[in-house]
Amino acid sequence: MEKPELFGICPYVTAQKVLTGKWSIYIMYLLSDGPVRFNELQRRMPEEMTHTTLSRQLKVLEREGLIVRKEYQQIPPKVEYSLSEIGIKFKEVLSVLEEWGNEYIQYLHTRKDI
Amino acid sequence: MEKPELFGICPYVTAQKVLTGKWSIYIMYLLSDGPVRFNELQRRMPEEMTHTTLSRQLKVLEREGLIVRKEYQQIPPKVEYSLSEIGIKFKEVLSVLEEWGNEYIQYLHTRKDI
DNA sequence: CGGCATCCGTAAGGATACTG
DNA sequence: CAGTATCCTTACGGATGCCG
Repeated sequence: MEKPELFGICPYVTAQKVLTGKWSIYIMYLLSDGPVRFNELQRRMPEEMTHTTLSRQLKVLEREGLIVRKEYQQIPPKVEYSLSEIGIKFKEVLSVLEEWGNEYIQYLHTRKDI
Repeated sequence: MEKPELFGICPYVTAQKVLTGKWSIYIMYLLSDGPVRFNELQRRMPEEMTHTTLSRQLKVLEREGLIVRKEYQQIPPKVEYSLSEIGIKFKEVLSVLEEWGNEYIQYLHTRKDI
């Protein structure tokens, strides 16, 4: 028999889908201190990436409801991205993730292999 | 100028890489209560998946040091997977992720679109 | 400045079959 | 029971170029 679709039911399955994007976590982190403009965001990303790629990632996060896109009607254009309400709640995850990430980095140093 | 490689330096970049696997979070969750055998793991996965796929995911997590594979030398074979030390620490992340995931699911219900 | 349309290459996941 | 080897397919990210 088929297993039921668990997206929107199981918190782990749901969270996993949101986090699979290659840059989602880092973008959320960059926005956690307040609104950031598009180009500024691109500059702060950990790897060089084309604006096309960043644009797509932002679109996904916006569609998922995690971030908010605010467009100022002016020339030259100005667009700011910030965390939505549910995005702000995600900051708790970021905090714990940061802590664990650092511990994991420590762990990596203790390994002889690889 | 080139940006430096941040894996193993930045906790977010590092954590992101670990979590990109399509099933990593859920596997970690399934193992968080103690060792689980291979087939049992497969049965409990949220979607039908071939053992080939599961096997690969487990291999990745094992190589990353998050889980431990214990093989009992017997016929028929018996293999148990469990969380490593750093994997156990990840349970804190799982806990916060679960909480947020549920809030996100609530949020999804409030949306009219999609 | 902040996009979108398009094309392309790669890596990851899935299906199938064989093994100790 | 718990894999590995192989092939196939798809989705995603990256590169390039055009636009308001």
